[in-house]
Amino acid sequence: MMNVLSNTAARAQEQSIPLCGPGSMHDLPHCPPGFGLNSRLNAAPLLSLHSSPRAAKPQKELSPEEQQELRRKINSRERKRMQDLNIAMDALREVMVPYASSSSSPSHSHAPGAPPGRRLSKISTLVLARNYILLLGSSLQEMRRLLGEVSIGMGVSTGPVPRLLFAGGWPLIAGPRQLLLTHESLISSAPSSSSSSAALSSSTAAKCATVPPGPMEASLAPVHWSCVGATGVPPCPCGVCRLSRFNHAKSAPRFSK
DNA sequence: TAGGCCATCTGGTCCT
DNA sequence: AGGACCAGATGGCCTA
Repeated sequence: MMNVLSNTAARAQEQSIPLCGPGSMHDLPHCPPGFGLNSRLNAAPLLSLHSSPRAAKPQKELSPEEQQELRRKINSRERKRMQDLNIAMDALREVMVPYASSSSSPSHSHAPGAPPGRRLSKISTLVLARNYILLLGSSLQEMRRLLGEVSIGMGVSTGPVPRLLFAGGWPLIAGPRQLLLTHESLISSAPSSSSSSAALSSSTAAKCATVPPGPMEASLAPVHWSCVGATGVPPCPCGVCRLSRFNHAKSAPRFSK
């Protein structure tokens, strides 16, 4: 854990320092505009690809110094935004670290099989977090179902009697580490819903960016949680996230700040 | 050396 | 108008 976090911090600090070079252009006073390749090579294809109805903002009112200053300001904002995003990612990663550091297979770096001390990649963190959420959801659903059965069996009218919860004997999810269990052991210990099975395939899900789902994954039913997508919408075929399509077609409406 | 992951820059678009 | 967000491009670092 500390290892991972310190690595993260060290690397973040190391890479957050803007260097004068191809990776950072106008940001530093000693880096003249157009020093790197990005400012010229990137602009041309973008301008040709995105023929937006909006005309490009006229910049001829700005002097070169003002343009440079504006660029620095925008770059700084963007850097700050990405750093904040990384802080949030680290916080999420910290929750998922038990999963990352106790797996036995050291083969794949961005899969749960990452060796101890090596941090989860962003994509792995997100995939694992999603799977964990799905697993929790399925556990909750199963818990409710069993509570209903217990209530009926005892002749108790359905009411708010979550005694099992207070007894501390609920054998469901203890934490992300439980995702380490084998598929078989999870099938026997966790709810038997299809969504939980989907959530358990984190090993392949983490790899799904490059590897198409295997036969077992393909047989899994789509997740039925309303938070995942509109009902009736087929899951994303990309194999990476299996989210509903609408998430890809256009980003969801932004939350108000 | 190839591939994965990442930070950064950049221009466009959307939102307040 | 300014800021936030997004996605493409690029280059560096690291590992198998």
